[in-house]
Amino acid sequence: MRWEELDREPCSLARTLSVVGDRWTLLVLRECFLRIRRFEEFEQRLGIARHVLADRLKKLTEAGVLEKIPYQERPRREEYRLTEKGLALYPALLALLDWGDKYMSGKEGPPLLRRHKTCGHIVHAVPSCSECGEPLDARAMTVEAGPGAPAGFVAPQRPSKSAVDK
Amino acid sequence: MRWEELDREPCSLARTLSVVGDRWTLLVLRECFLRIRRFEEFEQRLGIARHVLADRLKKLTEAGVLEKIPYQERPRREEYRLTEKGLALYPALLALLDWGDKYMSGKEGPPLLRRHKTCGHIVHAVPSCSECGEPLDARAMTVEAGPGAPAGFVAPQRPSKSAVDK
DNA sequence: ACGGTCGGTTCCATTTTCGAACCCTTATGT
DNA sequence: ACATAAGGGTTCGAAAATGGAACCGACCGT
Repeated sequence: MRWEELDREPCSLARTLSVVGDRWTLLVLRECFLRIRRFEEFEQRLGIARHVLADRLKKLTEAGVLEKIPYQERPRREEYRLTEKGLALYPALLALLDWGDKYMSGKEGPPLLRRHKTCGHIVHAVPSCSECGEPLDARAMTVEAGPGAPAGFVAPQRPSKSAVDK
Repeated sequence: MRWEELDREPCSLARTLSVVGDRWTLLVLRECFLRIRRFEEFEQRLGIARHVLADRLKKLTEAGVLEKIPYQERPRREEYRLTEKGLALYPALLALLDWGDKYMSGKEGPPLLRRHKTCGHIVHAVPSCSECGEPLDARAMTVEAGPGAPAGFVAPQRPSKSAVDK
């Protein structure tokens, strides 16, 4: 499989990875969620090679995850901001973050904690059903072909035990 | 930043990416969630170079995400299975999947849909607060230093508007 | 005119990745 | 006994991605 073909695979995970499935890209997006917007800031905070950064920002912009907004003319300067499409990656970042907190923190615990303003507790995210609100896990779902399924596409072999997309 | 140092960064996202932040790794994990367990199966389904697959399986095993379980002796054959740590990546995969369904499907819609057995609806995952159950979004959380924060570590500059970890 | 800032691009050396071929162990067929 | 096959890799050279550093161009302040 070539990486340029990844966005045409009939798999939403593969298509997502064609945009963010790169070593640097998710770290760039982390900075975006921390309100970092300018080339130099990204460079300094990440220690990324400049042309790699330029390439990632361009690709994220082309993908519609970021947009270039001018913040001054003469000299023209632009900054990169998350679009709605980019902001929608927040649940994914949060899920990765929570996993790291739980499994990759040393014995001393996670470096940062998030406190929910509404309830006041230190919290993590639980995936819940968009319709009934119950917590979701793989075994509680079945998979079926969607409208974008290729002709003759069959759902994965053991749908009763897994709900991860192909 | 070197990639070998990523797992020692004081950032749970970076630490997570040190394990799964690789082009192939998440696709390998997708197959794992589809109950694919054997070297040849991964190879055929993914079209990945054999030594890259061997490397990823080894790293995932060393990271404790997969474990090698013998399924026959003489000749000894082993398969790769998700550990509890690996299964815990399900919410992250699901979040990426939902994003792809929403933003990367063409006009024809997502290739596969997931139906919740409990409520019968086609669903997607919503991140909810582990304590109060309310849907979570970035603005509803504040960030504070955790027990694993380095000495002198300060929470990101604009905690009131973002809750993504550093 | 000189130096500095921001946002890049260019060049080259080093790493990774790809694709194909090869290897080892244990079966199985004839 | 010998060839062949399956599973799970390793080895090789070529191609692509990355890292580091230098350079560029528009503009600013002094």
